[in-house]
Amino acid sequence: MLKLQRTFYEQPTLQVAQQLLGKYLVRRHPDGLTVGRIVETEAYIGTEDKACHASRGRTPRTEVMFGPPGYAYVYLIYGMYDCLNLVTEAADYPAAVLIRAVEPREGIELMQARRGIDKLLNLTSGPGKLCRAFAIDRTLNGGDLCGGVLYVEDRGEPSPSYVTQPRVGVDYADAWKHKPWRFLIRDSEFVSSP
DNA sequence: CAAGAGATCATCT
DNA sequence: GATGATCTCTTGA
Repeated sequence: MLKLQRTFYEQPTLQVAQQLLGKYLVRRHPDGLTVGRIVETEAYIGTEDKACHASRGRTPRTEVMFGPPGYAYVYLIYGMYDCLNLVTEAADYPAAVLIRAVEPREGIELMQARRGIDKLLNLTSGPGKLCRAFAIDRTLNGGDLCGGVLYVEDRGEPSPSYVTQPRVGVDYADAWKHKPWRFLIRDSEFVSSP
């Protein structure tokens, strides 16, 4: 039960994205604790990467990504869903890892109530779904991942075997859309569908 | 089961 | 004024 420290997030983003697999996302909230095993991530790296929000420069929204590692970047997509990213690499280098799916482990009833569904396989298998299940929204944007509200734990699980794929939903990103920067635990049933 | 549409709004042009 | 790092529901085979 070791909380990941800032030095973990300071590593190269692809390494962080891969090493987050099999770690545990923990959310402490007045309504209760929710925990999920991370099974799918995506890396967004630098101003060159056209799929990365930071490719359009330093703006109020992307400011967090340009900041120091170990903070949350939470943004609203399609006017209705929040997406959780963990900021990586040194300050002034914009990069982050999107948490795309987790396997529900603790606080499952709370997640089911927040999502309005029972089926475990559909509870947190997508970036928007898991944010809703974990009550993660933009009020957590810029929040410290080394604090007590939202963080990742290493529970001593050996590094799972994984596969890589092109990232989802970034067809507009020219050459970068082909980068195999999506990481999934091999054979996990809890990943997002495509 | 696959495909398509609609929901809905902060952000940047 | 256009556009998403998405999800759910409906339709039809």
